[in-house]
Amino acid sequence: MRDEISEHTTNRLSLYVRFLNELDEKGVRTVSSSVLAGQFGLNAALIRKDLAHFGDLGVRGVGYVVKDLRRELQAILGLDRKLAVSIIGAGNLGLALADYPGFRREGFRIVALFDTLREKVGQESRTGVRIYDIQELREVAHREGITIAVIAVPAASAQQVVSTVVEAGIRAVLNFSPGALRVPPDVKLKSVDLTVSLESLSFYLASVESGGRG
Amino acid sequence: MRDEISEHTTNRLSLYVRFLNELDEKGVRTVSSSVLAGQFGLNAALIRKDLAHFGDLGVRGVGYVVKDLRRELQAILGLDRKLAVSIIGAGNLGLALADYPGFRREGFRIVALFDTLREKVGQESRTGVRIYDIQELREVAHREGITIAVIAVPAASAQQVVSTVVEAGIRAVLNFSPGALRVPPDVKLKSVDLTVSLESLSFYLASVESGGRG
DNA sequence: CCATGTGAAAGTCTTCACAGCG
DNA sequence: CGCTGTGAAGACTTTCACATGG
Repeated sequence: MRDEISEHTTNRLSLYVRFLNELDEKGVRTVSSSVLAGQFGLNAALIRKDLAHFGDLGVRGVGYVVKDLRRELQAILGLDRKLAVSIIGAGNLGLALADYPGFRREGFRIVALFDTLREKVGQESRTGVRIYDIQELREVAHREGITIAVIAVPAASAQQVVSTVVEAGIRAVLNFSPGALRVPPDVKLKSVDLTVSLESLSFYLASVESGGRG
Repeated sequence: MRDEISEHTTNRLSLYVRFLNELDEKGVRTVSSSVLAGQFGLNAALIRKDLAHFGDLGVRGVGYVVKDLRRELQAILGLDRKLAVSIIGAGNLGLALADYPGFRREGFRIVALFDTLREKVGQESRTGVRIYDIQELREVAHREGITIAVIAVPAASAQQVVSTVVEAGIRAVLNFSPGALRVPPDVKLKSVDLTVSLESLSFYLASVESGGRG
């Protein structure tokens, strides 16, 4: 893990892990870079480059041993530790994310929701994730060992919330609010902008109509 | 709109529009590329390049006229038409997306939810989006002029669902299911992989610990 | 022989630096 | 003068092509 790994690469590693899980369940023993490439519509050399960052994971003439590669990538991605995650904002989106089965399946533990509304605090999501007052964030985060926060609050309060999260000692934030957020350089902020995603489709449709392509 | 516009560029255009809306509300008349750059942590030249794709939108020595640039970008992104959107999958995530205020605010109309479960069909989301049987997709899509579908179903049914969507004549798809989906070349598929996003944070935390950076 | 690992080439995106124009 | 628009340079990412080794 010497040189700098790009986010493009790490995102693809996640995809590889998921597919390796499937292969392992099916009892497949080895897989080649070209099979992986076919699965994801990528170039085989790119996949080998991605994996070669982490040492000689493959076997020449054979490919990659599914179980070994899977274990290796899980360790690299830190998925061998059941990270504790909290969701800030118990609105529709926050509640949906708290109960999203994909997070659990990949080894995350959603341990708490936070909100400011009195009538929500003390309640639970459908799958039983408890809603705390945001003021309890620091304490609960410490107690539960929360290392990742997911922000699902309205744009107007997002900056305030992210600051609270950072003050509570959380260094990794997944943000679903629109708009720019500022975090210290030692905090990793990843934003998913739902509106931008939809608008890129709108652009595609507009440009198809006007004769471009998109 | 001659040469090919990259998705990086169109994604940023969405951000610019949102900020221009704010500026316009505040009564700001003009804005320079360096102010925009500061807002988003980007390089000013990049912003000028993004905008220059679409003609000479700026005024030398002055900057960009907020109202004009906003209108121009909205037209480019196709946001001047209130596109009709449907959500496939009335689970937690689908319902949350159907009621997500950000979509409406940016000019989209969420006109229908679709599901296969009898007990859901005929119900409505909190804000009153009706749930139809997926079998009605073609008819409702045609009647309501739906041009964008959002996929929020479990991974196992996603490929089947996306095929149904394409058969109904919808050419733009926003996918929230994990895993690779195949669509014809004239269909634009944009995927948001929630698990990959969380895992990139996990990688960051793991690499910080092991002395790298991430 | 076969598939990996990897320099070199190609392609893409961003930044620099400055000419051009209101 | 100030800020846009842009050619050229630089940085980053992907693909090619092949040497390497089980």
